[in-house]
Amino acid sequence: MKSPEASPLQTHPQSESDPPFNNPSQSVDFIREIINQDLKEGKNNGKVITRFPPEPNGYLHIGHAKSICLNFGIAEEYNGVCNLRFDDTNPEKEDVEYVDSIMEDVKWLGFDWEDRIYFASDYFEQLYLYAEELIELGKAYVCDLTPDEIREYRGTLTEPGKESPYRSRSIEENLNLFRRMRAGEFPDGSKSLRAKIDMASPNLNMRDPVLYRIRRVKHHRTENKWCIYPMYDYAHPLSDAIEGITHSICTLEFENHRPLYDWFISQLNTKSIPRQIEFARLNLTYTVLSKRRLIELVQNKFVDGWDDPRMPTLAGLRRRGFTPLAIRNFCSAIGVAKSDSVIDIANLEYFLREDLNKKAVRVMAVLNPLKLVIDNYPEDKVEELDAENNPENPAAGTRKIPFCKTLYIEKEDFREDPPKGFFRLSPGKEVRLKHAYYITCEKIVKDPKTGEIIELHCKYDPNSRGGWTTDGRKVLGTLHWVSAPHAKEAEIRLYSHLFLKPDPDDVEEGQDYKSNLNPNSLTILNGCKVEPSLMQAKPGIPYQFLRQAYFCLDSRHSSTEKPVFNRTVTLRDTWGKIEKSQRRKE
RNA sequence: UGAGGCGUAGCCAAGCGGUAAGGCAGCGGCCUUUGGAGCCGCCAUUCCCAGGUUCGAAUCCUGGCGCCUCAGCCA
Repeated sequence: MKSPEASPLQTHPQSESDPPFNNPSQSVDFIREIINQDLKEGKNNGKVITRFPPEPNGYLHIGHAKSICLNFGIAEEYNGVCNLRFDDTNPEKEDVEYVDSIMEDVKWLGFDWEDRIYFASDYFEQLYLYAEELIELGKAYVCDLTPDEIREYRGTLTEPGKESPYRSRSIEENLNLFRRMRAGEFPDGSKSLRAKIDMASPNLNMRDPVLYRIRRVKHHRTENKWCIYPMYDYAHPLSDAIEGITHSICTLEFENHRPLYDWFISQLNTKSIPRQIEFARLNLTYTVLSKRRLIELVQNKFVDGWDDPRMPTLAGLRRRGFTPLAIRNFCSAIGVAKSDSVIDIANLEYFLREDLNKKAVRVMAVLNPLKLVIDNYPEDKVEELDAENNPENPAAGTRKIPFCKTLYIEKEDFREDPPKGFFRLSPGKEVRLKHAYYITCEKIVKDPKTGEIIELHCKYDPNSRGGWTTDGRKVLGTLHWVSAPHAKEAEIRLYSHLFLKPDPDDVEEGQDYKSNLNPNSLTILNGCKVEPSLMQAKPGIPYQFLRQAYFCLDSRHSSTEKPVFNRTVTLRDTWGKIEKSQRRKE
């Protein structure tokens, strides 16, 4: 445990209204450790300023959420701020559609950049001036080598590169050429501005990296103002410095770029000295999390858009019914470190269920209906029974549900020949209808042709109203049901993992991850019977369909006549597990 | 045979010379008008391997091994 003054977590306790910070261990990750040390040494005047720097070339996914939670979370804990900065230095791939979705997703997760929304493109002029400064320092030059030649000159991992023949141009010539590059005097790709560092460096990033390229491409913000665009390695550290970022947190693949990051900061006299820290990106089992692949899934119609509920994008997860708190709790629970890791997706599902359990209204819905008639129940009688909305939260109150002679129950809740341990309905067996009565099955009606069970006849015990008797009778099984004449029809969409294997890259020679796509990741059920209250469902409100799963109204396919529900995540299924292991034994 | 990282349970992850936290998964049990939730218990004599230093090593030293990243005018 660190001393109290070393831990801002303790000097700035979270208020009551803050979501629970799910880190019972109280251990501090290596990034916060570094920040604590910097603070102790009095760096940055005791300030902590971070940034979340997405490139607007795709939708945000759960991996970005880890970074967002880290950057905004750290800012909050240390009483600092976190900027939202779009890293839009490559107009060929970027689009406003993406900046809009990114803003929506960050907000949805519950983070606030206030007025600090920035674009690297806002710094193009300043960045250009810095480049001239570098030229004047003799630290950058205009190079006429083609991309192919640059690659050849760069050398390899084990052999040093060789210097460009243009490396020794005079400062005046470089300045002149660079200005003319900006003025549009040279064709695309014909020249580049390069840093003059060390062609023999063991770190390839230091072998005279390109700073500016010529590209006549319309930028989504600066439009046609520029025909030269800065490279990430150059723009990023300087953008950080311009914003006064103290800790520039990024993923591991940029570790090799840190010497270059520091080089720019030390060559140019920036007023602030940002520090880059790298952590391991998130990987999830049964999931693919690279922009290249996600965009491929969308463009080749393997899924129905960026917000397909099977996608790991924040838009997809939101539509699927995930809550921001579940994602945030997940992100803080998995930790931050430097070892490449793959998180079991069961973790995500755990934190989802944990949150949904507290929030979801319990309702009854029958996915695969089986008609059930209570023979000894009066023909035209309808009762209004009380049902609690959420046993985890009595304040959620109760509602009335209609009950009568004809009901639907779930097909899989009846077995003519029950296996051992099955305590749902079977011939002669008494079970409880949730919130209603005890019933006993007396007769099965089958389709004479197919043998399929199409109707059940039962008797009920009038003394068990509400699902209780006073005689201490033990009724183990409880079934959900819906009144047949009152039930509404709904479409229900069941989702499972998009990929068949924990590691989508686990493929046969010559195949790629797409061969592991799960052909059954979406199952559409029609003719589902739901209780009437569900006709008031709104997207974004979580429901628990009792004994089954959490669901939410689909924001795209629902209509007033026919609601469509997405299965967010199943309930834990202990019986399913038992049955599975029984089957294994046989 | 270059450089930079990383190796602690099935999956994450603490640990910072004093005798292996916590979470997920799994497995038992209790409880239950959701086979849900909740509760209780179990789950690393050992930290990639081999030597060394030390009264004492996951932690320090030496030497191996394994994995990841880098040869875009992408980020």
